[in-house]
Amino acid sequence: MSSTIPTLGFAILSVLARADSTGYEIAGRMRNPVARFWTASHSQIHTDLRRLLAEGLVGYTTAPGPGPQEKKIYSITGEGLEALREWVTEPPRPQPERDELVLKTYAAWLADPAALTEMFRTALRGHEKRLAEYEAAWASVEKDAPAFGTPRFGNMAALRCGLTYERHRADWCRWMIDQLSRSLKPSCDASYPSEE
Amino acid sequence: MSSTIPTLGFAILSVLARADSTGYEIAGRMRNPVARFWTASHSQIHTDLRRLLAEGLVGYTTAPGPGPQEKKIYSITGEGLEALREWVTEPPRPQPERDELVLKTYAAWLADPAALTEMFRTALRGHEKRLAEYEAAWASVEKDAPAFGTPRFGNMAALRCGLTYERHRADWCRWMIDQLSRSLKPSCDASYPSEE
DNA sequence: CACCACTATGTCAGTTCTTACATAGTTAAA
DNA sequence: TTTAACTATGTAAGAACTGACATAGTGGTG
Repeated sequence: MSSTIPTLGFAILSVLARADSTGYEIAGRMRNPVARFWTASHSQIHTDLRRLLAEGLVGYTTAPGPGPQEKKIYSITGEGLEALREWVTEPPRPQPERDELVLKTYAAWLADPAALTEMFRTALRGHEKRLAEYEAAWASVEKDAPAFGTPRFGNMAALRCGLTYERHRADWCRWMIDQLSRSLKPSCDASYPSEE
Repeated sequence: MSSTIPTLGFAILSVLARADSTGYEIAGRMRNPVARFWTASHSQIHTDLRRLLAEGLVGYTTAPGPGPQEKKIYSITGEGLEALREWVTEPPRPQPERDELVLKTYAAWLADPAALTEMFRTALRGHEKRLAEYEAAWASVEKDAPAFGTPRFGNMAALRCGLTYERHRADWCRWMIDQLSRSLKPSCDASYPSEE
């Protein structure tokens, strides 16, 4: 029964539940901002698609493709949909999440404050950019709130998480930059120009 | 020069920069709330310690241990500290982060709203619990703010991120639960008791 | 006294995932 | 016209990681 499908398998099923796709398209959809919380290389996706196929959770039809092989358009089966539905409500383990920036922060006391500030400014720019994108997307989704039971509900919910995540993250980066400037300023006040 | 040390290697060095430890202790320290952003099993840590040793980034002294083998107390070398310092300010790639709960959310439109609500309530409890822990720790760290250049600065900075992260996450879970109840209420008003 | 949790190191099999390579057609820009 | 980007599938080597097993002493609980 439970043949230990890896999480990536369910990510693939989640994409196929919305639209039939080739392996290549699945990889692309996973890279899009609303869904980039479980990305993978196309090679891994092809590997997992073969497994899902063997378990009867997906099927495919072929069409002439650009390369030497035929193009395979995958679709989720009834069994796949059932497996996905069951998985969705199983509580995930409270993800200890691997976060390289926080790891660097943990070791930040060892490093050069100026270089650190630069790094956090770079990170901040990234977060602000994504926040702006999410806010624009949010404004358009808010106009007519999608009903539960439609894929757009999933989009909205994931987008909401991304939005508040980027906001938290940007705030934290700003706090870090401020902390670093505080630890710098007192000792070398005059060496900085007065403007911001 | 750059022999492609995996991120876990730097996580280990970050721990050793604070205190000499056995492999077992490193695994334990990585599980602790202030540092649980790059956990690993002890077997992986032992493997990576051997590599770091081969590269001269750590050294060790032995002491009688409980098991058949001797206990090895690892410490970071000058070279290790230098490598760690360099790595800290290198910008990490904007982590696409794998987040199982958000992935489930993306597919949430397929599932049973009641079961989903239950899952988010469970997640919310976890976030609230950790938030309370972090807030208590924050109160004690705030009294005397650690200076840059001391390990406690790293603690404070990582804690600050954890704190605002849990807050954002708990808020989002509450928003989700509210959304789910909205989508449930209108269609089946009478089937629910009037109390909250 | 039995059992469990903790300290401590290590091996090994297997899974997951990344990176590079290989092939090949279309379309758009330089 | 060449070059690059995009579409599309696949293999294969190897890195990263997990989980189970193995060994063995100490200390606490029932």
